[in-house]
Amino acid sequence: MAQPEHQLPVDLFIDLDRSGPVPLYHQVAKRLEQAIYEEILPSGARLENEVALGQRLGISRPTIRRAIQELVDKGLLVRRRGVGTQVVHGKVHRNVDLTSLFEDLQRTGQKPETRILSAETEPANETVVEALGVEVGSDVLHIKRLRSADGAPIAILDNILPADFIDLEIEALQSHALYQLLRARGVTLRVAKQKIGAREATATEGELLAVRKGGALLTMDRTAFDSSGRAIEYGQHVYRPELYQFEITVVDR
Amino acid sequence: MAQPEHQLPVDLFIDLDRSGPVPLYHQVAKRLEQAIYEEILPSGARLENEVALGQRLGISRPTIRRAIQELVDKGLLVRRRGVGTQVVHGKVHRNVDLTSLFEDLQRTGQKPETRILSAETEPANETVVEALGVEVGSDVLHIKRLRSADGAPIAILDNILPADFIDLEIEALQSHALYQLLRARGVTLRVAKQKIGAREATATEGELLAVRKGGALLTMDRTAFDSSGRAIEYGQHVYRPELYQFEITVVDR
DNA sequence: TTTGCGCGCTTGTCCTGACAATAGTACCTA
DNA sequence: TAGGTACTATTGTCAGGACAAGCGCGCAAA
Repeated sequence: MAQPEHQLPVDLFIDLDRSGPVPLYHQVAKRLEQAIYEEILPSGARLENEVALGQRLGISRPTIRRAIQELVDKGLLVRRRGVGTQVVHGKVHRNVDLTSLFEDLQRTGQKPETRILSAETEPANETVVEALGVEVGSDVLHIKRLRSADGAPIAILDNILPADFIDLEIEALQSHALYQLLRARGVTLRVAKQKIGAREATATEGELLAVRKGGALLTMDRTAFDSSGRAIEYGQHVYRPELYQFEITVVDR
Repeated sequence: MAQPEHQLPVDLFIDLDRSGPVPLYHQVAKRLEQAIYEEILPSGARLENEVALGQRLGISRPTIRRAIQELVDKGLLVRRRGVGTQVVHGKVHRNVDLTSLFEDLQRTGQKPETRILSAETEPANETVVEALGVEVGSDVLHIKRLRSADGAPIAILDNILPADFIDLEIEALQSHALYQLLRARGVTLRVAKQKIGAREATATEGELLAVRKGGALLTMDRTAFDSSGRAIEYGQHVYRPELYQFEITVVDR
């Protein structure tokens, strides 16, 4: 019944770069992940124990543990005290993370296009004040975009940013993701809080997304924060459900 | 501009139980979380540095770090090297985790009710074979339930479990969550992979959920795995979007 | 045959210590 | 005044070690 232990070839770990900027534990995690995807470590396989693995690779146990933890958090591995660490059965799928729809589409080989519907500076309404934590009535940048891939409209993106971004180059949004522009300005998003739901399409939305009025739409509201904890972006997005879904891996700790 | 450092009262940490079964780092994390919710640590506040905090509490730095990490993963704190750790601005909300809808409703003070629509043993179809990793044509338990809260129907839950669960007490499902029953059998779910989408209601679904045919529904497909990585449950759920949404916090690491 | 006990294996927790990398600030200089 | 440089504070990474706790298996006893 118990799966046999899998001895990983040392080759997988030879060129670990101890001086470079990439942390050791992350290098190890990446190699393990690769081994899982290539089924060198097949579904259900048991890993060598942490101590042995560490010794064989010349790496301390905390570092090995942290590498393994990274994959546990991704839902690729499962640990049991007294037993060992095993590869989770079943297909893996990519997770919701802090990349945008734009980058999502790029990665899956589709060609994302963006049409800017409007971009205006306006006073913040109550919802925005609540979400971004800005002053009541202060100016915010309000951008509406239509995102398509391979010619088919996928989503309407409605984004609001605080006053210091009113000088954002709107034209650049046609070929770049909003998050890419923010990164270029030195802003890195670290935390996002999202609500995912559904509702029926309005007439305008139906027209833009080529869906009949009243058809089902997937919705996502998000507030994103930078590394100092400040709210940077509030977005209300609607997606055509046949063309986009959210994939999430949940891990109990 | 920089937020003042917040000196936490030591009282918050006095009765840490070093001998009990609850890990120290988790006790510390809980106390910190409490302090954030009670706004003893207000939005944007800067924490004491890790070394000092550790010394004051008589706890080593790795333990303090792990406690803080727990809250970073929850989206409550943000760290910056060279700067410090700060409380994230903006309201916090609960996360999608490995609890079920039933427990969700209970926690928010609603009274969940379950009507069993059907519960049958049947051969696995292709989708199920793919999701659960069982043999083609082998028997599986197929349960359909209607979940309501305070009298209003919220969701249709369609669940499939492998053959070893065919002796599950169906009646118990009327007053307990599926996950509770599984736990009682010694099965602990550790990882779940979910897809969240939307679609239009069928006539049957509309009738059950008091929605018009064609109305928008929120959908969630999930495969859950136990601590040995084996697939335990495959579920296809549909929710009335006005009554249920998914809340997710995403953290970049 | 079944139950219970003990033992070894493996992960979980916690500690100490050291050095690296980064951000912000104060200061010095052109 | 402006710009760069050095310093300090703080988190990030990594090592090594010790003991605790849970799980499974074999063996002995009932």
